[in-house]
Amino acid sequence: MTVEEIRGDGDNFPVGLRVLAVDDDPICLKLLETLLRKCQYHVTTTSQARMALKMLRENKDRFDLVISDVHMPDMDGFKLLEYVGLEMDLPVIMLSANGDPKLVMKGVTHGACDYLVKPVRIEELRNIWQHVLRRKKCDNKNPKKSSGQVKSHQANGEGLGSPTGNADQNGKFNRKRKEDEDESEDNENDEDPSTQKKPRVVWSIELHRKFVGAVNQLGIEKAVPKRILDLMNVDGLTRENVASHLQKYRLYLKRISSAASQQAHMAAAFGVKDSPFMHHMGSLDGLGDFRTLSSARLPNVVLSPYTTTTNAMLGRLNSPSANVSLRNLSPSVGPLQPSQAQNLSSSIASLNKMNFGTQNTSLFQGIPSHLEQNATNNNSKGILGTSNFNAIDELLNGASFNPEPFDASGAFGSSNPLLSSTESFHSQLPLVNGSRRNDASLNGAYLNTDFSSGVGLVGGEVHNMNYGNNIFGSLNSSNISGNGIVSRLGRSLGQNNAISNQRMDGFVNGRSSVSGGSNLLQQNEIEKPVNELRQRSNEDSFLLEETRLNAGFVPQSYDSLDELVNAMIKREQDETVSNCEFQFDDDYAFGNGI
DNA sequence: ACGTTAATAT
DNA sequence: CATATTAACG
Repeated sequence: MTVEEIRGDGDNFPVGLRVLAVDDDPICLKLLETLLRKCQYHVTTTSQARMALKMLRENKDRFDLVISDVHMPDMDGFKLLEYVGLEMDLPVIMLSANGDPKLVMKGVTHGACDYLVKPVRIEELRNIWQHVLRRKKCDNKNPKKSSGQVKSHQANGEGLGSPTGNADQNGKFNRKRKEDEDESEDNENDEDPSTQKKPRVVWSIELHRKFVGAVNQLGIEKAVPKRILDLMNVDGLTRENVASHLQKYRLYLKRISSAASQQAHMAAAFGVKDSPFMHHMGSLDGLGDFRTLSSARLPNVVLSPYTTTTNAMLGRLNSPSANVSLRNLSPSVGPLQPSQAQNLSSSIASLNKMNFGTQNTSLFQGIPSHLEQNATNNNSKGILGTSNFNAIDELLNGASFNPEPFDASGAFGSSNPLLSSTESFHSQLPLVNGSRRNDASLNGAYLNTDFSSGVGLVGGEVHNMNYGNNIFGSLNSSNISGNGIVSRLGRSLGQNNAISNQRMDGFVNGRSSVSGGSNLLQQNEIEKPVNELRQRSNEDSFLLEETRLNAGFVPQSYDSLDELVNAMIKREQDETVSNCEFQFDDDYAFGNGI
C-alpha cells in the first residue's frame, strides 16, 4: 500500500512520497517543507519530535520517510531515530546544522539513512526517495506470508519468521511417506520433539537491525544475549542465536575500531580536520542495526550504538583483549573524530550495521520460527545468508559510507588476534572496482540474488552498495551520486582543502589518485598504507550497521609524516598504537534510557 | 543459568 | 570461506 506500490513503480515514483518533516525551529521547518514540496513530495510537518513519533505510531503506513532535526527540545533526534528504527521500518534522514563527524556517526550508527547538514540543498532532497525504495524492496520480497501466525508482539510484527516467502513451504508435505519402507522413517515427522533440527537462523537485515537497535539501547556494556533477546522480541530466536551473532558483531566492531584508528592516524598526519571520511554516511536505515546488513557493503552501516555501542564497545573490546592501552596522546584534541562510519545500510543496521538491506523481504526470513520451519530458507536466498555483515550494513544504510576503508589492523596490536597480524590486511576485497556503478556494488558475491537485484537498482543509482567493501569502490564509481554520498563527500572535501581531496581520492581508489599531482605526500608512502588498508574492507559486514562505531579516533599527532608512515607500516608488529584513544562521549544519548 | 570463547558444522 | 551451531569453561 504504500504509495509507490500503488503506482506501480515505474512511473513517477518519487512524486507524492510521503515525508514527515520534524524540526523544532519553525523557520527551518518551513524551509524544509518548501524544499520538499518542490520535489513534489507530500509533506507533513511537526515541530515536536514526540508528536512525530505519535503520528508515526498511529499509522505506520502513513509515511514513507522521516526527515528529522537532530537537536530538539522535547526529544533528541537520535532517540526519535531509534524508536522509528525499532518500531517501524521507515527510513530516517537526520538533519542538523552541526556537521560534526561525531554526530554524523551517531546518526548513522543509530540507523539513519542519511545525515544532511543544514543548510539543506534541494539537490540533496531530490534523491531521498531512494531510501524508501531501497527499504521497500527489501521487504517486499518477502512477502511474508502471513499466514496466520501470530507473531510477535506488538509493534513489530515480524517475528522471525516469516520466511521468505517462498513458496514453500509446503513442499514438504507432499512427500509423505511414500513407501514406508524405510523404516527409517526418517523422519520427518515431526512433531516434536526432539528431533527437529532447528532451522538455521538467518540473520536478515531486519533481524540484524533489531539486534543492533537492542544493542544500542542497552549500551554495549550491558548488551548481553539475554537482554538483547528480550528487546528484540522475536520469536523463535534463542539466546544462543543472539550470543552467536553478538560474537560476530563484536568482532566486527573491533575491526572497525581498528580501522578507525588508522584513519585517524592518517587524518592526523595529513592534518585533515574532520575526517572527510565521515561525512555523511549513508544511511542506515533502519535502525540501525547492526544489522549488518550488509556486508556488502554498504557502507554505512554503522553501528548505531554508536557511541554507545561503539565507543563503549570498542573500548571494551579492545581493552580486554588488548592490552593495549589506548591512550590518547593528544589530549588537546579533544574530541576525536570518528572517522568512519560504517554503515552501510542502515539500520537496521547497525546494520544497521549490514543493508541488509535491501530488502528483500525475504530477508527476513530467517528465523526458524517454529512455525514454519520454514522452508528453509534456502531458497529464499534473500537473506543475507551469506552476506556478510558488511553487506548488510551497506544495505541497511543504503548508502553508507564506510568509512573505514582501511583497516587498521595493526592498531591494536597484537594482542588481539583478530587484528593482529596481517590478517586484516589481507582480507579480501571484493572489489568492485571495475565496474561501474551499480555493479560495483553488487558484486555479486554476496548478495546474489535478491539483493542484488533489488538493491542495485534503485534508480540506478544505488551504487552505494558497494559491497565491496569499500568505500573505495563506491567512491570510485563516482557516479554514485545517488546516494549522495559521494557527492557529499566531495563537497566536504572541498571545503577542507585541496589536499584533502587528493588524499581522499587516493584513498578512495585505493591507490593513488593522488599521484596526479599531489604533492604532499609521497605517494609511496601513502600508498602503502592505503593498499593495505583497503584490503579489508569487505569485511565488515556489520557495518551496517548499524552499530557502528564511532569510535573516535583520533587524532593523534605524529610529529612527522614519516613517523606516521613508519608507524603504520610497522604497526603490525608492535604495539604501536599508543596514541589513540577512543572516546566515549556520546553515549548518553541513547543510553539506556530509553 | 548466563556469558564468553573456541571448536565444529554447514 | 563465512556464518551459524554446539560444546566447553568460568
